Amino acid sequence: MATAREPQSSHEGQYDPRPVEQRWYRVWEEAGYFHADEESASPPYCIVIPPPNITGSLHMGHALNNTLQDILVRWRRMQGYNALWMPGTDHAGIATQNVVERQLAEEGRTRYQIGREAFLERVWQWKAESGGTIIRQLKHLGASCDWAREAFTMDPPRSRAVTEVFVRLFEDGLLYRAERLVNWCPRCQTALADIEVVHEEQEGRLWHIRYPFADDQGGGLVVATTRPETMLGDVAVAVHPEDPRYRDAVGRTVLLPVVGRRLPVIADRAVARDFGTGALKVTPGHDQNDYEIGTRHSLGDPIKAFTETGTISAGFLVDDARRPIESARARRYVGADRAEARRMILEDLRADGLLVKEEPYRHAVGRCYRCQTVIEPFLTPQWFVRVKPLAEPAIRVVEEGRVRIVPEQWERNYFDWMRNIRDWCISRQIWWGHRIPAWYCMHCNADQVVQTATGPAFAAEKGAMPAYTDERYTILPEAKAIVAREAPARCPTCGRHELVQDPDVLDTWFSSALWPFSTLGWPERTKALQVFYPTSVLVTGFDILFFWVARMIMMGLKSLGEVPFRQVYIHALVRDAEGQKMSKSRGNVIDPLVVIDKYGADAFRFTLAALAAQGRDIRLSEERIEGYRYFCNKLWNAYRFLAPHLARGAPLPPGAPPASADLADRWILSRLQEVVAAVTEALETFRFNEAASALYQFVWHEYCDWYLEMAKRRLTEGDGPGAEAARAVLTHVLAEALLLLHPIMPFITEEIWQRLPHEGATIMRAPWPGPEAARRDSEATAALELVMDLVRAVRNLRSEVNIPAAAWLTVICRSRDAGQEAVLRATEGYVRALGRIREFRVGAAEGKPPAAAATVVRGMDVYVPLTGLIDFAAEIARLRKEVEKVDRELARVRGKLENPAFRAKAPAEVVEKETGVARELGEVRGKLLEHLALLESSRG
RNA sequence: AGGCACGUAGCUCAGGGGGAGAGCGCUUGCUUGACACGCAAGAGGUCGGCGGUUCGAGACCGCCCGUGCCUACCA
Repeated sequence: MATAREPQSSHEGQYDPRPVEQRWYRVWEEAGYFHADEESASPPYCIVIPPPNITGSLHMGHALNNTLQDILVRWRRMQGYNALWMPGTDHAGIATQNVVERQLAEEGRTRYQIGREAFLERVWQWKAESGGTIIRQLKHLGASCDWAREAFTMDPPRSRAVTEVFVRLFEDGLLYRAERLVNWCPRCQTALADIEVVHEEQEGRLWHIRYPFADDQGGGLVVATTRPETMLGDVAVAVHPEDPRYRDAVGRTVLLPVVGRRLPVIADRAVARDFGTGALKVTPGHDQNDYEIGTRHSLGDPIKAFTETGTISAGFLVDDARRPIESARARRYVGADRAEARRMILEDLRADGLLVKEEPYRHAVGRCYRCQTVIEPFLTPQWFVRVKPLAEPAIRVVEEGRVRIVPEQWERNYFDWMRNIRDWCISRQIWWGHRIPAWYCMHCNADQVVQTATGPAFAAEKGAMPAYTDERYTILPEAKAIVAREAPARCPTCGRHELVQDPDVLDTWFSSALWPFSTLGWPERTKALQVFYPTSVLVTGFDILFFWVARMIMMGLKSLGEVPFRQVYIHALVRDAEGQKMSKSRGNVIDPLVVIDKYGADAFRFTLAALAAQGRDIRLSEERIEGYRYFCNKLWNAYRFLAPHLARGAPLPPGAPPASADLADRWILSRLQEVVAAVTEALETFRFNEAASALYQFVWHEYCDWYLEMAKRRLTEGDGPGAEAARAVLTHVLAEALLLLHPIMPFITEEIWQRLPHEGATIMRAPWPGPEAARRDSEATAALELVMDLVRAVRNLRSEVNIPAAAWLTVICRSRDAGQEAVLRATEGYVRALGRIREFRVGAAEGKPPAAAATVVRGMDVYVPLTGLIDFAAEIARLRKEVEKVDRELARVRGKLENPAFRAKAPAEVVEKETGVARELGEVRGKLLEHLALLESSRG
């Protein structure tokens, strides 16, 4: 063995996470430790993963979300639960379709050119090649999912669940198909649900446009609009019935500028008198509010001014009776896109002198959450879920606590949304997704199912926008649907075979809503479903509380009559160090994979856990992660210190620690019990940050800083019983700390645990420590607090009075407390080693030596005589500062005690405690003043 | 417009009515028998403001100021 230390170029003292993490994940996976067996007799615990999109790659949100789930699952598994973390991915209809469409675009083709079947084949092919990326990335994070069960929203069992739920909802009258104004994305060319529209304030303009009276071209009404291009679809002008300005206008007729259509002036309470001019142009085909006004006043069929791609349609060239009209000037707009049409119309209005005013105006604009295109309210036939009957029981289960949302404040958001919920548009005009299980008989719906060759033309002629056009047929709004689990062979009404399936697919969130039970095999009555449903916890971000959580609760209750999960833990959003949301366009993303590579998954996970305080967003910075990498290193080095001692003496049994009489041993074992209880409770209440910081504090600042330093002395003494006990306790406490740390830092804990004496094949399946109340030891705790206070006081004197760090001191304690004296005699070795003390005297008879620095520790005078080394001025200054500090404290406590109300009303133990504090402070103050006087006189 | 959260050390944040805390940063001193990714000591705070409840408020209540987020059909 070399005596000199090697130069440290090899970083032997530094922990390298990379090889460790790769090795252990492989071992765990191959050994099947992630697997949950439904035949197990242990109590079940189940979390279903919020399925990431197959188009996605791991971002910080996923990293946080999955780290928290893994912490919970690993912890419960160690507690002996039959813990299942059910993994899978989401087909992400629009997002995935966009990806493949972009690929096609690079080849200069569109999906229409290759056709539906070929397109879907391309998507499946893409999925096979690229859809597993995020799953591989989750493994780098350490996710202990039961991969053998991995599900996909479009695989056959999940598709079957989708069909089953659709058919049941239809049979129960909770589904309908109707023509409604929906949110339409002209780029994706599909309808979107309300929550898929992102509202964003932006700088726009408010244009005031004069609509002249038909019989008095000099007058007219001035309307205000942010979207002049929609005027092509106007069918009326509305004013408030009690608006004196317009009393005489109601019932008259105005002319739509440029187009010339005659518009009635109507009165409706929905008009806000104080907005704009108080006159509202009514465009039922392109505005939800106007649609309702149109219905109330029987204004006839809405006029559709746009096509599904967002260009101007020829459909607006009609008069008030919807008869075609011709206008060369207005005809120019046809085919222009929305922005271009706006420019042209404004120009024409200006030329006609009808543009009265133009002012800047800030307003919210809805955009597609997938592609940011401005959403168009658009009239098309769609499938809807009648949500109210589903929402009511879903509200009730949260009210009754059958589903608990943590933190509770989110329940309010949940209730607000659920109580104001509107029907859910579930059909999407895309190809990638679950095809709607509805068929139409071409004979019974002769005028509603239209061959494509004549489809669009026919639709235009009917004045209706087609629901959707693929290469073969178009289904108009009045068509009668046959909804079935399997494609029907014949029409139940007429018996003929010419049936076509609805071309639409379902909203991706429809299948996501079934996820907690579709993944467990529903509608089959599987063992897994029986054992694991309802699942235990759902862990997710608040951004999909409505998209997903609420819908799972509704669908779980509807389909199984039971809630999908008992708890929902809502965690924060991850932001950058400046508090900005991470986004590619801002360029502030921190890539979790880069972080894992650089600092290790353990350090990263610990960081996320430590920052995951409830109700607040996480600001993540690399410095923070680096700090927790140091913690891994600390842990590693604690093991390295211990390693050579493990081989000495008798082999250490794993499990229970030895009974030791040593106060330091008793103290750390007692503290360990407190930490076990604290960490367990923190995890039970989803306070991940508290679990993390309790462990950090304990491992670093108690185990390493104090206990390990104290044990060093005993270990180096040789192989006596003291060394033996120290070895056992050091090992035991480290092993237990590893168990507690394992859910947060799975890799390094496994690595070290394997090197310690242990039972079992993996820390993953080792039992979670139970708190042993019997090991709580207040006597040892009080003793060690005295030791640490004394050592700290000596170190402080050394530093403040400028005593060289290397000097060995004499320390004299005058204590009139026999118990205190006994403790210090019993722990003298620790005090001397940690305080760097050569001569240590303690007793009631000890006196103050000449020329000494002095302080007070727990009522005990502490002197450090060092003739010639004391800096008198520094010591006097220090003592004065200390007296001031005590005075401040004393003033506070006495203020309290002198208040008769406090003595009368505060609990007795509080009064007693404060009285004790005041007495102690008074004594300390007296002693300090005494020291001060002596020093000042001796300096002289 | 309404709702919700958040203002605590230079920075990022814990704090659950009874002596203001952590990490990082900063200052000073240390090649201390694992760790300089370390050890030790320290400086630094009218807990956003005002009022209220209470014997006692950083915490509970109200108002105000500031910041962020969500919801909404005022064109």
